[in-house]
Amino acid sequence: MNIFALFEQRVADALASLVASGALPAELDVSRAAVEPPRDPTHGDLATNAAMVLAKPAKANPRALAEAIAAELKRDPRVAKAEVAGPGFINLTLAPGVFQDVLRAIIAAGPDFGRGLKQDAAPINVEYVSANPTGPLHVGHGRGAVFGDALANLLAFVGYSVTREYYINDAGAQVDILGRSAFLRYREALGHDIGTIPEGLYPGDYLKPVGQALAERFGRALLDVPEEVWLPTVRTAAIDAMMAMIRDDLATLNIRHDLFFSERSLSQGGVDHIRATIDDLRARGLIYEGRLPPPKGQPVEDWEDREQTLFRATAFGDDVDRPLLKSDGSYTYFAADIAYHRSKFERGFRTMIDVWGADHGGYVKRMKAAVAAVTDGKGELDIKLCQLVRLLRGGEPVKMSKRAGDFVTLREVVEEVGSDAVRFMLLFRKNDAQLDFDLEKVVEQSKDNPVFYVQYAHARCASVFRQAREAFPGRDFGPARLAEADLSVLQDPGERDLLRLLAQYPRVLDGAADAHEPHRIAFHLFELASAFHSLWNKGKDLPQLRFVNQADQQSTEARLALVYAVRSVLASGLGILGVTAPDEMR
RNA sequence: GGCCCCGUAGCUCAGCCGGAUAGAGCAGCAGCCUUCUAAGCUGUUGGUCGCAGGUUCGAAUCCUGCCGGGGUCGCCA
Repeated sequence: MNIFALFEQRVADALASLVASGALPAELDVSRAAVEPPRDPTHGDLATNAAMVLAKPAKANPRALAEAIAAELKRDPRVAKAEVAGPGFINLTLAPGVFQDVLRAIIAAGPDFGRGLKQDAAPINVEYVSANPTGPLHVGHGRGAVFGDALANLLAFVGYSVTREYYINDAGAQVDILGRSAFLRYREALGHDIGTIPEGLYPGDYLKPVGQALAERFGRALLDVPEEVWLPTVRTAAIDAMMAMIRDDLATLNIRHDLFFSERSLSQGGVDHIRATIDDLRARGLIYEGRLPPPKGQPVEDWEDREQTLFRATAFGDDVDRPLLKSDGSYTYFAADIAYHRSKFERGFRTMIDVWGADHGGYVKRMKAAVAAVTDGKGELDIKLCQLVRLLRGGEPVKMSKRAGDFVTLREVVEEVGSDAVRFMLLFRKNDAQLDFDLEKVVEQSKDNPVFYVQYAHARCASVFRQAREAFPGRDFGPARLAEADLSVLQDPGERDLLRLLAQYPRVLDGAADAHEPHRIAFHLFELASAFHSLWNKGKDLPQLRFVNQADQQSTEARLALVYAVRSVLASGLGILGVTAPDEMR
C-alpha cells in the first residue's frame, strides 16, 4: 500500500471530474502532477503541485485552480484537511484511519511489505563483478559486487524477473598471461628453481595451488612440449581455479550469480557469435573500413595509422567510431562485448544493467551505442559506475603496495569485519561517490556506526516483544492479534513520525528501483532506525510512552503493532541490502 | 586537448526526472545521566548549495560557459 501512488490516482480522479464539469479543458497532460511528502511535516501528510503544473496549460490562476482541486479532494473521507498554500500547493492531512490502514497492511505482509509493488515481471539482466579471472577480488570489486547484488535484490523484490550475470573475460591476452604464470608455478611444483617471477606475469601466491594441481594431474608431461600445446590446457585449468576462488570470495558476501557467461564461448563452438554480430551490423551499414584520427592531447608513441574495421558508434552518440579487429586480425574486447550484449537481448532482456568500476567510464558511450545498434533501439542499457573505495584503519589509509600481489583482498576484509558491515557500508553511499571504508569504525558498537545503529533498532524491536511476553505472560502478540488492536491511541509526535516513515517505505522502494539506486534504502532505514531509537529514548523520561506498559494493555497492543511494523520494514530493507536483521546484538 | 564523474555546514555525506524556510551524522556549544527499555540522552550554533549567465510562476536540481578536484583517452580487459 503506497499512499503516494494512491493519492496520485486520487488527484488524477479529481482532475478528471473537474474536466467533466467543464472547469478544466480536456486533453491536459497531467503527468507532471506529483504527490510527495511535504518538506515541512507541519504542512500535513501529503502535498501536490497539480495546480501549479496545470495552471498554465489550463490558462487558470494557480491558486484558484488549487482551491477547486482541494474542494474536490475534500469530498474524500480519507482526506481530513486540504489546504492551499504558497504559490498553489495543496497540502493534505489524512484521516488517522489511513495511517492505521497502512500499519495493518505492513503487519499483514511482515518482511514482505513492498514485495511485488511494481506488478511488472519484465525480465531485467544485471551484470556485475565480471572481474578478470586472474586473481582474488579486491575491495574495489567488492563495491561493484555488493552494489549489483543489492540492486538485483531490489529489482527482484519489487517484482521484476531478474537474472544476475557475470561475464568471464577468458579470451584475451590477460588469460594467456595467467596461463604462463600458472605454468611457472607448475614447474616450481616439480622442483624447478623459477627464481623471481618475471615482469609481466602474475606473481601472487594464489597460483601456487594451481601449479601443484597441474603437477599432480600431468606429472612432467607438459614440460617438454611447446607452449602452443600446454598453454590451452594450463590456461583452462588456471581460469577454472580462479573462477572457483572468485565464486568463493563472493560467497563470503552471500553473492551468487545465476549465469557465468564465458567470453570465449562467443567465438568457440559451432557458431561464431562475434562474426555473426559484425555481419549483422555490416548488413545494416554500420561497419566500414577506415582510418581513425590519432587521439588529441597526449600523443600516442607507437601510433600506427592503418585502415581498420570500424563500428559506426558516432551514429549513436559516441565521439569516435570504434575498432572491432586488432592488427593481428583477432577481435577486440569491444567486438566481443557487443556480441555479448546482443546475446542478452536475444535472450529476452530489453532492460540491461551493467555495473562497472569508474575507471571504465570511458567505455559507457560506445557500449550504449552498441546496444542501441544491435537491438535496433529496442534495448535499454543502464551503466552504473562505482567509484573507488579508500580503505582506512582508524582514520589512516591502509597501505596497499602495488608490488607483487601484495594487496588487501576482499576476503580479508570480509573475514575481519563481517559481511554485514561490508555490505551496509558499501551501500551507505551513492554509487558514483568516492567512499572511505574504515575497518575500525564499521565494527564499533555505537550510534556513530550506521550498520550497528540500524541492526540495533531491529534487535530492540525484538527485545520489546520479549519484554511484552514477560509483562503479559500467556498473551498473544502475534500479527493477527496486533492487526486488531485499537491503533487510534498512537498520537505522540514520535509515533506519528514512525508512521510517516513507514508509509514512505513503498515510495522509497519504487524510487530506488526506478533510479537503480539501492543506497536510498540504506538511508531510509537509517532514518527509520533513528526515529525508533528516539521514541525509545523518550520512554526513559516518560514511562507512559514506553512500548510495554503493564498498566495499560490497550496502548501496549497498539505500540506493539507499531513496533512490529518497524521491525518488518527494517527486516524487509535489510533483506534487500543483503544484511542480516538480528534479534539481539550480544 | 576531447569525454565522463564530482564540487552542498569546520569534516563525511544525503537531497538532484524543478517546488515551499536546503537536511543528517560527526565535530563545536549548552544542559541532563544514584539510568532501568540495551552501547548514553536532549537541545542548539553553523550554509552566497564552486562562480557567472540562461530557461520560468519557481533552480542545489535543467541548459551554457568558466574555475577547482578525480578518472579516462586506437589494437589491453
